[in-house]
Amino acid sequence: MASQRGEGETTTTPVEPADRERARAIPEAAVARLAVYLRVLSGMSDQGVTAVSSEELSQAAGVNAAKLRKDLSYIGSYGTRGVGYDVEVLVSHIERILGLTRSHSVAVVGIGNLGHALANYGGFPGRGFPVTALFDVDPDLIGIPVGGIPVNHIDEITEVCLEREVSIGVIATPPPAAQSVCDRLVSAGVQCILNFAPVVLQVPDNVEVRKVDLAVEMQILSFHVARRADEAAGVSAGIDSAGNNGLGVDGMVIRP
Amino acid sequence: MASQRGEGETTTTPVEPADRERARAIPEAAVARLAVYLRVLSGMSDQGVTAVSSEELSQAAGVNAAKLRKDLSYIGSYGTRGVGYDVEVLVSHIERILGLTRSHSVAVVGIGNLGHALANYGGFPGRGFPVTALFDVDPDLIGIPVGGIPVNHIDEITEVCLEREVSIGVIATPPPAAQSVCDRLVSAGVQCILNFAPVVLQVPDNVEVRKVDLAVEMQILSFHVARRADEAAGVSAGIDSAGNNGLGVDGMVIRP
DNA sequence: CCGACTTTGTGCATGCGTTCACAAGCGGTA
DNA sequence: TACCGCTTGTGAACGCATGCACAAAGTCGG
Repeated sequence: MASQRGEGETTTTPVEPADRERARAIPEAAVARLAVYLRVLSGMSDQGVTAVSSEELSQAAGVNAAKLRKDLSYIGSYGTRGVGYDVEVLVSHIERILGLTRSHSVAVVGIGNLGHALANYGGFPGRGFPVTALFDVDPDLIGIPVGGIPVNHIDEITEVCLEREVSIGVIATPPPAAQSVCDRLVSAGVQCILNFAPVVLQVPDNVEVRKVDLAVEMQILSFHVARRADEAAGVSAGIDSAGNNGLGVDGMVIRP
Repeated sequence: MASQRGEGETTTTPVEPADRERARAIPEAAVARLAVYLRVLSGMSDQGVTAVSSEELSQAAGVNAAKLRKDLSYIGSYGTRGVGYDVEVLVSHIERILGLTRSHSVAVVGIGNLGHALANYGGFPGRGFPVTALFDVDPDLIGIPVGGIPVNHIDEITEVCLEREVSIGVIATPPPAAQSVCDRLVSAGVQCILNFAPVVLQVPDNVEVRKVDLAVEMQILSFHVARRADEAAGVSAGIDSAGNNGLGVDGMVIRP
C-alpha cells in the first residue's frame, strides 16, 4: 500500500485519502464477499498456505474468479501477475478495509434463547467483536452472568453503553420490544444495529441496521420448494394425476 | 384469482400455468420483500385493518412505494385503483406464492446453543414450519427432548428425514461438521438448507442453500463503522490531531 | 538475456433491479 | 349519467453488479 501510491497529496492528513475514497466506493455486495474471502484466507493461513491464486480462492469461496478479482481490486492491487496473492497480505488488507484493526464492543439486548446463544458465541467468530454488555427486562436475569458477562437491566442501557463504548447493538428481543430497544440504543450513541427481531426498525439516517430474519429465510426457501414442485408438475403437465401439485386446485387457497 | 383469469387454457392441467411462469419470473430480492410484506399485512389483519394503500404498506415495510407496487405486480393485480388493497386478499395470495399453503417440515442439526434456540423458536414465527426432527452427535443429548422433540443421533438422519418428510434442513453445527452434515441431508433428499455455520457449502445444483452468517454481518457493520470514522476524519481533515482515525498511520497495519 | 507461460487487473458489454412518471381504472358525488 | 380525484399497474430510463475477454506484468526455463 504505502509503496504504490504517491500521486500528489495536497493535504497534511496522515491517513490515506485514497483509502477513504476507495472504501466509500466498494459496493455493499462486495463488502459481504470480502468478509467471506477473509474467513477462507484465515483458514488457509492456519493450514500453512502462504500463496493462493484467484482461481483457487474463488472456488473455495464459491464465487466466480473474475468477480473475486474485481472485489479485491476495490481494495487495491496486492496480487502478483503470473503468481497469485500472498495470503497474509490479503488478510491484513481485508481486515484493514473492514475496520477489523479496531475491536468493536458489542451489546446484546434480550437474553432469551437466542440472546443466550449469542452471548455464548465466544467473542464472535473471527474475533474482534467482544460482547461487553447484556441487557434484559426480566428481574430474575439481572446480575446473572451469561458467557461471563452479568446481565444489566435495560433501563441502564444508556449509561452502560456509553461507559463500555459499545459500537454495535444486537437486538434479540421479542418483536414488540424491538423498536423501543432500538430507540434506546440509538440515543445511547450506538450507530450500528444487528436486528434479529422480525420487525422493520425505524432509525435515523446516521444509523446502520442489518437484519437477520429467520422467518423470511424460511419463507424464501419455501418459495423455492414450491417453485420446484411447480416445475416438476409442469414438466409432466397433465400426465400427473390431477390434484396434488403444491398449489391448491385452481390456485385458490383460503387460509384457515 | 379464480375470477380474473380465463384466457384460453390449452392444457388440461388443473393448476394455473400462468402461476408457474409468474413464480419463475419473480426476482429473488422481491421474494424476500414479499415475506416482509406478508408479516406486516398479518399484523394489520390482527389489528382489524381490512384495507391498505401501497403508500401505507410501503412505509410500514420500510421500502419505496413504487417498488412495493412492482413487487406485488409480480404475483398478479389484486388491488383496486383509487382504493388500495384488501389485506386478507393480499395475505392469501402472498402465502400462496411463497408456498405457505403447505407446511414444511424442518430438521435442525447441531443442538448447541444456537440449535437449542432454534428448536425452541416455537414452530417458527409465522408458523407453517414445524420442527419435526433434531440431530446431534453428542451421546448425552440423544433422546433428550428439546422444544418437545427428542434428539436423534446424526447417523439416523437419512431414515428420520425420509420418514418425517423433512423438506428444510437447518445446519447449526460447528464449522468442521457442516459440509458432512450437508452431504447427509442432501442424500436424505432434503433440497433446501439454511446454513448457520460459517462455511461455504458445496451442493449439487438442485439444492437451494441460504446462509445466515453472523460473523459476516458483524464485519459488514464494522466496515460501516470504519467508513463513518473515516468520513468524520475526512470532514475535519488535518484539523483533527493526527493519529487516531480508524486506519493505522499510513493505512498500513500488520496484524499481530 | 530472451521467449513462453501464467495470472492479475480492468474496460466493456450484458442483464437485473430500482426508480420515475404517467396512463388506465375505479369509487364517490352532483 | 358524467365528472373528479385518487390509487394502481407498468413502460421506460437509469444505475449497479456480474461476467467476459484481453492487455499488462510478472515468473521460470533455456
